[in-house]
Amino acid sequence: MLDDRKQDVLRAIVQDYVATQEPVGSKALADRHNLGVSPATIRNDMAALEEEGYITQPHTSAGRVPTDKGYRLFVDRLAGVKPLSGAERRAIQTFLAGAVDLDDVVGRTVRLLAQLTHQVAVVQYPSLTRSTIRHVELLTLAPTRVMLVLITSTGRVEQRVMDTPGPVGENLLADVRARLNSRITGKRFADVPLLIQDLAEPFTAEERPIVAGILATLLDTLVEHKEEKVVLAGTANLTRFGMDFPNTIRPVLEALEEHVVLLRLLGEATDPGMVVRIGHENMHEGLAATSVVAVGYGSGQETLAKLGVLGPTRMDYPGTMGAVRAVARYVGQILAES
Amino acid sequence: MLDDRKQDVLRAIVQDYVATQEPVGSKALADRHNLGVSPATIRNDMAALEEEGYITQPHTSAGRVPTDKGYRLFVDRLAGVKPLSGAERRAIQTFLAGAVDLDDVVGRTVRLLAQLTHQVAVVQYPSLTRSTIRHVELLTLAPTRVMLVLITSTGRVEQRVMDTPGPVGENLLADVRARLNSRITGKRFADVPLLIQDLAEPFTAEERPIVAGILATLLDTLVEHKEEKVVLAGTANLTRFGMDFPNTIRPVLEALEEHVVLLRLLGEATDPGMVVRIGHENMHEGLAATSVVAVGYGSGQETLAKLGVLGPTRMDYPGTMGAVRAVARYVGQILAES
DNA sequence: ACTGGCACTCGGCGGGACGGAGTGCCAACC
DNA sequence: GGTTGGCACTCCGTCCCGCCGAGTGCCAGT
Repeated sequence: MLDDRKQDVLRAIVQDYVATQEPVGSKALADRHNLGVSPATIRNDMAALEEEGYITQPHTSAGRVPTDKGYRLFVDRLAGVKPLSGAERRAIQTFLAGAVDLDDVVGRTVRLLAQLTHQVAVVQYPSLTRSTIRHVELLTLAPTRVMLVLITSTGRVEQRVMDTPGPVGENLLADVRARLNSRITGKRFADVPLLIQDLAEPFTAEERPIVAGILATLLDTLVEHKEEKVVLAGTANLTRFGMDFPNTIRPVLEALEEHVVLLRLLGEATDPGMVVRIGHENMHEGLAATSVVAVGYGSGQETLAKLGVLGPTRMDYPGTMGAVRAVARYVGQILAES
Repeated sequence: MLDDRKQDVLRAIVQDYVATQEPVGSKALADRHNLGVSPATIRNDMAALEEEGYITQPHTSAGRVPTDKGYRLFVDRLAGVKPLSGAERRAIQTFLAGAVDLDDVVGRTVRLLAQLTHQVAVVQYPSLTRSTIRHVELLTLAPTRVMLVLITSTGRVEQRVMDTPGPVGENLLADVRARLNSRITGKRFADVPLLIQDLAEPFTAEERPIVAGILATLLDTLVEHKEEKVVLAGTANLTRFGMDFPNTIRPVLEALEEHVVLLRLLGEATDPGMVVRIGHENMHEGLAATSVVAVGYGSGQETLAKLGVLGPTRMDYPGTMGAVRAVARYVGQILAES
């Protein structure tokens, strides 16, 4: 294991490297942090740390740079989460409170997060699957064309247009609407299929295929949007750091275009547990030099969705984690209120 | 003015420069294009073209590069729009036809455009202001909380939650809903304020403030979303070209984050008229090296919104314009059908 | 009006020298 | 045994220089 001083040295290396973006040497360490020992001693410790795989040198006779393993230890044991200042918290709260609808909440959140962390922010829309149905609306656009609008407890609205096998009267539609709402309002998505399976039965032979079509579309909508929506902001921040451009930035931008990849990045984060995935831990070739800090958010006890940021492995972890956690909390509050 | 051969030379310069990304010299021109004259003659023409400001040399004794003015002439007079192949057209059509709702149409369109042009694609959502109202729905979430859902003729759905000054009965809500729909369904946004201004009058003294609140929220929604929504795709394509990275890409990414800027870029494009804005014509500092090709699209005669692409000034204008125009047409068709 | 020839200019590239930062090791010290 | 100062060594980044080639402008000739 690493004794206390070696851990101090590693911590100092990470901090300095994050601050300067340059390999850090023994002399600079001894100067900037008062570790109470000479550069020579630090050199010995650094050799040990390198032996264990926590740091590495870009080339012989250069300073040391943390490895993914080094950052991992730093995050897990050597640093905490840096809480935001009171002023920052208040700013977040008032900024988010100004939102008018769900789109606005999500949009503000992602921009806020990007600005706070100076990195790329990712926010997933509140999940449909875990939420409940608030209302179903049906309306005719044309004699054989019906629009279905689904409103969820998280404020999300889904729409779908369908063609019916025959003309639909207003009375029939009103009947279906009433039955549908009394059956499934307030129910969870997962329970809907069971609840409506016999809903077409009371109708006449001509009406039944129409009703069945409507039900099928409803079920379709529920399933379809399991694949979740995500939004991004702050891609310009990718250019902030001294990334060696074409090779580093390109694959990251490509990955960000793929919503599937983004969702996997947000990954297993849950409400209280923040996830930090460093470099290769992302299991994605183009993201070997980037880290992801993600956390779930929700209104109340449940995790509705996730949000996070993505930046170079050489990021300010404590600060970033603090910002991500704080934003997640306030979004949760806002959602709970609306 | 420029005689015919000088125009040919300019055209050849633009084509070669776009293809190779390198300054083009007189000898290369004489070789690749059979202009029927010697390099020396071409040199004279080039000197004249430079004199007039159509081309420039990065430094003495290098080849020539088109200026913004040169591209402008090229686009206006020297090149047409390159139509897509039949296979490409069919691919576009089937890809777009698979969309299930408006979000999906827009999402597919923007990805398609990015892929076709290998550039950054921008698509604006169909405008609210020019469309008509298809339906207004009201529903209670809590005794003093009402949700308003607005469905437009372009398939867009807007939602808004409001608190009412007092409890709202279902009967009252149904009454308001019915009156509202009979008054404004099928009407244009711009006409709504006039149409509903006296709608609260028939109600009792207790009801009136509630109804007034609902109407106010409705008007608010109409106004609020004048600022239009846009979506992006293909930012990774920015890295394709030999842009000198940090300085070129950074401001572009920053501009793309600002929806206001994006909307201004799409600018004055209308349905039949395609707009090409080259370099400085964008009137935006960071976009001095980028061009925008934009066009309006719509279902039928009216322009509902705009779409376009953004890329380096050294882009393949005929090809890009062809792709943009084709995609705009097919999106218009799809929207007209749904 | 066009062409061939020629001198000139300038950027890009490779090679070599130099300085500096940082290391590893060793002998001395507490 | 852990810590320290000293020292030789390594290697990168940078600067400088000279060369080469591409391309130009000009001029005299057709």
